[in-house]
Amino acid sequence: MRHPASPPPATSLSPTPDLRRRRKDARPAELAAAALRLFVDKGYTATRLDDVAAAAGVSKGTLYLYYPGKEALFRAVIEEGMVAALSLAEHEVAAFRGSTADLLHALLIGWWERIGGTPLAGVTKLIISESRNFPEVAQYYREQVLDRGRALVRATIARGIAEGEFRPLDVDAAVDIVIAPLLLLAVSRFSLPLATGSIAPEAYLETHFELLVNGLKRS
Amino acid sequence: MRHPASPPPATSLSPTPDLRRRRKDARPAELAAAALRLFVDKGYTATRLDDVAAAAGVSKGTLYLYYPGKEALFRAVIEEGMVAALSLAEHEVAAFRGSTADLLHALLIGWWERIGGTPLAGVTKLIISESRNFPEVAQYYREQVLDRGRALVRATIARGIAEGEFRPLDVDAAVDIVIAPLLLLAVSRFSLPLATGSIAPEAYLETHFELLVNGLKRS
DNA sequence: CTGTAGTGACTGACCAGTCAGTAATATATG
DNA sequence: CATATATTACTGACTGGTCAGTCACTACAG
Repeated sequence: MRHPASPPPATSLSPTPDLRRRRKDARPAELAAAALRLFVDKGYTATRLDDVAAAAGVSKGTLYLYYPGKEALFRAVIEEGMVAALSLAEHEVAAFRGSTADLLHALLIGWWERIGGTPLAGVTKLIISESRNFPEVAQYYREQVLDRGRALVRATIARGIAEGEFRPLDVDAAVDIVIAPLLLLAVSRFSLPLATGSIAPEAYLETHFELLVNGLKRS
Repeated sequence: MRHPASPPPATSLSPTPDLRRRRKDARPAELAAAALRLFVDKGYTATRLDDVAAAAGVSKGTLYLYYPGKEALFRAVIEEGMVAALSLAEHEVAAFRGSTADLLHALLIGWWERIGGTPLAGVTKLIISESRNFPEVAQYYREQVLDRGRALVRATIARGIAEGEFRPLDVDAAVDIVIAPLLLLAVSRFSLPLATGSIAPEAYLETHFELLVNGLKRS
């Protein structure tokens, strides 16, 4: 066959008005988005580049015009989006005026709105699954996402202790206790049976917050 | 080559005295243990059965004498060990006399000793990574491990509330908040960069416990 | 010499990566 | 403006390597 179907007809519904062909600038992001979905769903090794290309509406050859190989596509998927969300949160924390409990609450909600509730949450599962196979990517993620996120929570807890709102405790361990339910929530969205089977994410986060401030504050 | 090295000589150090050949009864467990290690480390799809067999000290043909295929090996890896640990915990909880806080503490420590600190913890990462590709296995794990573990924690929290030791709250959400740091700790052992980079698991669990009881108890 | 545990070369399917070719757009020419 | 030519985005058949699963065989045990 020459054409899959027909050259000009009904361009279906797509984000941009779309000319169906020749869209050099939009391709990389479309391919990365398709790859994220498939990598998270099936795993890196089990995902075929033919499927990624098809999901982005192009052929495999086109994929290789924009990415030199499968691993480069993986890197692009990880190194995208998350960092921007982090920078925003860092500014918000620095500018925040109010109780530390309110700041902690804002952090949890902000995480859900900008990461946990978006396709970006899938990156968490991807890193868990593949970090051993891609040590350099894992290190990048650790430095640029995890460490910065942890520093944010750490600063928040330290602020609460300094102002006498929270009682003194092992801050480093506490940071991970704060973060753990978030990561679990992110992962469970892409791994059916893990936790919060039926509970609404918002209620789950509220309970987490409530337990935290009660556990953190001076008695 | 006929033999990897030599037939009778120094059988290295292995659990059983070992006769090197003809050990029909020990093979399945050895193969499953080797498979767990490799599946957790590299992922299911990226693990070659040749490597699993070699790690268990046999050839690939032998693997097929004991398991009908790769997926059956995966099932065996998941459906083994975890359930026994759960039954034990269920009996301990039923027989426990003492404060609910102490019971919660015993649950956390018991989990670490029987699951979190053992190779069994890798099953958690495996389920996270592969549940989408094996829905039936995921459902088995959910019913036989997750739901029963969650019921255990749920009963503990309910006990605390009934006896006036804990304040009333959303029990279902609280259960997942209790479990989340455990799962994260298990996963981080096999996914380098996730959390508790340097913190000792015991200290981490103690902080978790301390935060929990402070957050749970009546103020 | 019979049964059973174990072997490893083989095969067929699958897939990452390639490349010669096709078709859409841009530019040059009469 | 029509037509030729150059450029660029895109395609999909093909290849080479990999690996799950098979099976004819070996060797040990009783």
